[in-house]
Amino acid sequence: MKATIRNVAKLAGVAPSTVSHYLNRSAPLSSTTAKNVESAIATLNYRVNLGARGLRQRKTLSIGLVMPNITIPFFGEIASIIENMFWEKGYQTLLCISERDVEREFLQVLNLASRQVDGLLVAYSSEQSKVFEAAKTLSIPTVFVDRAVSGQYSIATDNFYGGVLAARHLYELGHRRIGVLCGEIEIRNVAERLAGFQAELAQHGIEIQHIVHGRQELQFGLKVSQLLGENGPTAIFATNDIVAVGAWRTLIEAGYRLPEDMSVVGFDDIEISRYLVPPLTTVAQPTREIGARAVKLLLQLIADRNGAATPVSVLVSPTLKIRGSTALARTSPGPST
Amino acid sequence: MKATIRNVAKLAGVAPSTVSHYLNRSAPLSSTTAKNVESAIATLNYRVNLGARGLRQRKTLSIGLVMPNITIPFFGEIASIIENMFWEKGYQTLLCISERDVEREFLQVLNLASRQVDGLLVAYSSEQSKVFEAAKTLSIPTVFVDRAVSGQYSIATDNFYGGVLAARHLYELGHRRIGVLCGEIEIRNVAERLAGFQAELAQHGIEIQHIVHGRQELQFGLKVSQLLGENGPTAIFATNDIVAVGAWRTLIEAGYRLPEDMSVVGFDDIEISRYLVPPLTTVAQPTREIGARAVKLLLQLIADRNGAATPVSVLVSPTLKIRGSTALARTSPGPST
DNA sequence: TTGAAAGCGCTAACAC
DNA sequence: GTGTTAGCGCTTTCAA
Repeated sequence: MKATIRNVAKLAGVAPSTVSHYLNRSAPLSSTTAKNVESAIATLNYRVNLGARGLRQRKTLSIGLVMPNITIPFFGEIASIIENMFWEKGYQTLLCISERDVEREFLQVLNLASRQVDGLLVAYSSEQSKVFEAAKTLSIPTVFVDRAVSGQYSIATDNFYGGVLAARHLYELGHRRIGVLCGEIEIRNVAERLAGFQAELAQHGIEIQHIVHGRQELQFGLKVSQLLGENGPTAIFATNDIVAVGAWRTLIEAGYRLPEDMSVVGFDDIEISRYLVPPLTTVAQPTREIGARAVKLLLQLIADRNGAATPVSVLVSPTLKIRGSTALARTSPGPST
Repeated sequence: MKATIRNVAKLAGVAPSTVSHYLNRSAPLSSTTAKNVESAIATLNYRVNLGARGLRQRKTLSIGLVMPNITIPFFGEIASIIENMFWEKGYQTLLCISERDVEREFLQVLNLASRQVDGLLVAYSSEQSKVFEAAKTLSIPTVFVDRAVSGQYSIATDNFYGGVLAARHLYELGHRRIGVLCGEIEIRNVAERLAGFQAELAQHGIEIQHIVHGRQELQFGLKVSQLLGENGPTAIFATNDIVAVGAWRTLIEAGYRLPEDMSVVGFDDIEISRYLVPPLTTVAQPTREIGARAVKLLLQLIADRNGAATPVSVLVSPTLKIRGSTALARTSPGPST
């Protein structure tokens, strides 16, 4: 005997709707019928089929989460926070990893829509993404995380301001010859970090001395060697912590002492940054707040689906964590051997 | 006009079942009707409701993934691999993070069952977990990952053997006074690593000189200081890399040179390990293989649901990555200041 | 307080 | 090739 609401009803000698009422407390039941239903449920080991319920109710208590990657600490943490908060609210998270593949990401959004998710949380993979239009035509509440999207709801770090913070810090320490390890400039967040950094330096009439471009990964940091040499920089800004860690490693191996011979500033504040020797000065992403705000906003959009409020892009300010990898500038650069 | 299969059929002037056949290629259609259906779908912007389909077909092309955490690199990678492989096969991953909460984990499994997932992948949180019975009574194909479970399908690292590898390596380098930073012994994997490590040392008549217990997190590694001192160990084994990184930090700060003054071996091979200075010698988890095997096995179990084959626990062997943090033992311990 | 009936959107026999 | 019909398991009027 399959555990369906019908069979439970049969066994309890009541109508299916009565069982439904019991399950949803949508009507008061006499204590005897309640008892009967209860025991019928127990003997059949009945559990509601949420698929069927969703079909009927037109809501699934599920949300779709699309991320480029979850092994990157920042995204992993965001995903974790989001799953946690939604679980608390009774929502199931459907995870999709786009691996920064525009096509795949698009298909994932369509698939999630087909699965009738009540809402969508998207960290899109590139400016060429096709999810923007998709999100609109699908008319399903969507919040973009980590990246600002004009004309859509989004919660993101104020990357420009983060760049400003990094630059200001180095400037105040007396650094004037500054190098940059810059990730993919096509990634809007990276471009903004750089822009903020440059803008702040420009305020003081300083230009970036030397800049190397590469991908936002550890390997790229090793290329810091290209910045070094005669009259090289006294400080380096990496557009994320992973890259900074790579740079840090190369510097140590090249005989630089940190921070005496070279100051290094990262961006993100991943866990490992705190535990390097010296610990890394970095611009900390407001990770928790981004996650929390995104969830709250989406929940709200789901609640008043009609409310055609105008989309807003929220920028959350990052903070500078001053740790051991930055110090007052020396006059002569390079290792002091 | 809502985009349902009925309306598409109406618009195309055919029966719903015809549209269904078109969608599923479950019957050949005349090219004209195919065209009509196609354009009707396009104008209505129709997309199949997978919830309804799932209800009818009694399969949802979705799987549940329960993990204690995804911000830990090892789990993050496993989750990532699993999501990827299932997506390729057309399955949607429903993610649940238990945060090592036994009760929560249990509810999550029940919830996933209610959502009619076709299969379940579980990295359970503790030996007290209630998911073992649940998995049985629910009669839904389940594979446990990362931890062996007798009487159930499981894919896990051979942690004991990993411990052996670490011990053998240190022994062969001449280390005789060896300290251990050991994570929660209640975690079976940790206990097994330690057991293997001890067993191998015992083969050579050596005992662990000193052992400190704590949690499997970076902070704990800082307690390596408790192992140091007069006649302290010349080598340290940490039951995971995160802990090793913490230890490594403390050692550097205490003036130890690695590996001359102290050899360090970790377990996991997380990304950062490669980029420490010196890079960490560690027992590498066969992460990819665990993920891939788990997916393959689950897919297979789903395919032949009837086949009451006997559950198997698969243990995949880890490998030793010898890097810069281990070297031949010196006679006198401590920093050689 | 309980039940009958309709239907969410889809597919699968089976008929034609 | 295509249509008719029934029904997956649930909720929700509405009536009693």
